[in-house]
Amino acid sequence: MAKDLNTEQKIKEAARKVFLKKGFAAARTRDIAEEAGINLALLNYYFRSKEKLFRQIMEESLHTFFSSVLPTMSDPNVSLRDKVPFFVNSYTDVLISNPELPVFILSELRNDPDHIVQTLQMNKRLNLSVLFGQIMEAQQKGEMIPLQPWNFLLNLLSLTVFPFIARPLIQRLSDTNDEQFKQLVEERKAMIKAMVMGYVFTEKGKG
Amino acid sequence: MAKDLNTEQKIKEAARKVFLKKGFAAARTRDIAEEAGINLALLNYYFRSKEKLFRQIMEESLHTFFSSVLPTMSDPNVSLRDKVPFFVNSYTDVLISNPELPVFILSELRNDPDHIVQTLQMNKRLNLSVLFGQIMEAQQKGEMIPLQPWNFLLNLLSLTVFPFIARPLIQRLSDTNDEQFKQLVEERKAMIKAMVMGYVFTEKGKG
DNA sequence: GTCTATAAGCTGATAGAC
DNA sequence: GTCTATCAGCTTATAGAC
Repeated sequence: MAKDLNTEQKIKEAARKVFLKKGFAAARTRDIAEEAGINLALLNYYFRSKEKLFRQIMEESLHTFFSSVLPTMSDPNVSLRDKVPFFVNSYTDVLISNPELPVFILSELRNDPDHIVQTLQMNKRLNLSVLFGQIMEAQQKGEMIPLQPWNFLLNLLSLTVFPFIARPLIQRLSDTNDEQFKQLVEERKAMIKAMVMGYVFTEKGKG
Repeated sequence: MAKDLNTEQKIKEAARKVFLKKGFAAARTRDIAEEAGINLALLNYYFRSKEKLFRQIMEESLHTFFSSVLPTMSDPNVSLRDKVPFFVNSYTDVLISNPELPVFILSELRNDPDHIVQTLQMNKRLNLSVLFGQIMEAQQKGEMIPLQPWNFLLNLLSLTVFPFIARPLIQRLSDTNDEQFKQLVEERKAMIKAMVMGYVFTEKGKG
């Protein structure tokens, strides 16, 4: 810390670090103040309360987590077959850079789902109707096997995100370091694309 | 509450409910006592401290989460091709009955990974060497494509567990009820088996 | 804007009566 | 074993000096 950031930025950066590591309930404002190298009173001066500070961090985290891929996924001019590799490559890279994001978001989702869902929906980028429309269209043309559109999206999300959620378990049980974990998820990129596309697209859809 | 359980059992059942819903840090011993219909002092009388009570709940949760499938997965007499459908069917059913378990375990994994890993390793059922040995053997025989054994296991876990982690998000965004969510994951059973096996097994391996 | 000092309330845990 | 009453410590937030 103590870079050439103004006080507000220092507090926010410290808050992000502490909240992402511990979650809202276990994080203490004292930890954040200390991490930022400022006094506890300043935190309330700038952000009014712990909860208001937390919400700002959460909203920015959601933005990082979703806005890197959602615009393209919602673009009707990008074909379904092009969306799959784009999603897997982009998302894996975002998660390599922000490995704590999934657990942070998904565990706070349990405590205050409404805040997260509302933030997502205000962020207009979330428009699943285009993607789901493409899926149903491909199914009508016989290019894709019948399955619920949500299950298509869930397959992509599951295979890409889950390893980052289980990361502490994986690394300890397999006794591997961060570099080896990165290799593991890099290997997954090609695998996920092949698995998802190989399963859902019919011969006609592949041609 | 207030069934014909003894006091210790009542406290444990209440603790499980509160801890799984809120996590360790956000749960208050007062909540647990109230939920159990007993006085706060009794909680300490039976379990000494909040943390000791929590650890018991976590250890039992890990047992539920893992011991339903691990013995079979570690059984050398069950073939790899039989393990896949067994895993997907059993695990999905366990999760339908205990939908809060994955978020609980995976979010506490962030706070105290050592406790969880140690508990798992003491629980002798966790023996991945058999499964990984079968994978490498199948690869040598040309029945399975080359991939890191962990990625095979991760595919199964991801596709099966992740929907339960993202459940609050899925149900709100798709505006569906619990029954419809159950239908979604039931549809996934056959899909996951087909996807995982279709991808990893070669023609030789399928025959 | 930034600090020190402190208020106000909550939380885990215990003492002691029954 | 179970209760009421209470303590000691911590946590968020604010008052007020500089």
